[in-house]
Amino acid sequence: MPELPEVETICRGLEPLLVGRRIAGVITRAGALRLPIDPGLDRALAGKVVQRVSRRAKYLLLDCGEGGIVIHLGMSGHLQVVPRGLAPGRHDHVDLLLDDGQALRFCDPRRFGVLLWTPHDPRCHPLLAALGPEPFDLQVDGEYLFRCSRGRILSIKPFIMDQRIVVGVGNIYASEALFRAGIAPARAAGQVSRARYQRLVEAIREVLQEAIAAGGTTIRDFRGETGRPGYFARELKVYGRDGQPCPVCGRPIRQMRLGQRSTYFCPVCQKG
DNA sequence: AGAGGTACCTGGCAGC
DNA sequence: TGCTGCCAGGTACCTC
Repeated sequence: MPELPEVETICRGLEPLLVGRRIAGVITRAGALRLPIDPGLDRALAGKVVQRVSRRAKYLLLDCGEGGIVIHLGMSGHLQVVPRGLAPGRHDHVDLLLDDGQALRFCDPRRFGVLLWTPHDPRCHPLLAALGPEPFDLQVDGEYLFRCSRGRILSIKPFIMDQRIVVGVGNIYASEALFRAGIAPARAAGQVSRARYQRLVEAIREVLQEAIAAGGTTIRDFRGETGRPGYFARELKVYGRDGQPCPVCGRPIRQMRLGQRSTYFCPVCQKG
């Protein structure tokens, strides 16, 4: 489900609800998500105070001073703050009980998500070690992507979705950014010019920023920390619009598969 | 090393 | 109605 803007939306929403809250206990209802849930989670977390809520790539990090929690929402994960006693649904796998009568509830129907305790700074967790820079980092510019891509025959769409190159760009925003930059998604990454990479970096930042401002994209089930949907879906120019007219030239948007992922593009506007 | 495929898991929907 | 097959916002691991 979530790409960078959705995780950022949840991060900003959770921050005021969690910072300063003491964790009174943990209820675990599933043994494993994508990775096993530590059976000692309750012991590790009880009494800890959430000091900081932050995001790195598509990971949400709860820093508790001595240790912290690393969360990834996978494809279908939700985090909501609910009243402690609210009856859990079938896929509500973990509740972090808070000292104010609420609970942070992790729901993930497909169980591709991750929720881990680490006794160290969550930013130093091995899961985060190989991640590339954030798309808003100054080091990510046209020159950077141009250099990373030399010699690569991989299509540019999976290339910019590679979290080792740059983080946060998932399947929706990859199609959208390539459309805005006028680059055909199947183009070999190594054959795209420096100038087009510059446009692409600008397009990635633009689309991510606009999506954050809209509270993320709800296609089928994304919800923020209060259950509110994101409103960026109406701004999508190509994603999910197979057969509909291109908003620029009017010719039909086409769909193809790249790296087993649905990809949407305008064959007229996207060339280089 | 890089590219491409598969696996993880459940739910929703189209088509028969 | 009920079955089958395909699709879904992600990532890790396998093989070639």
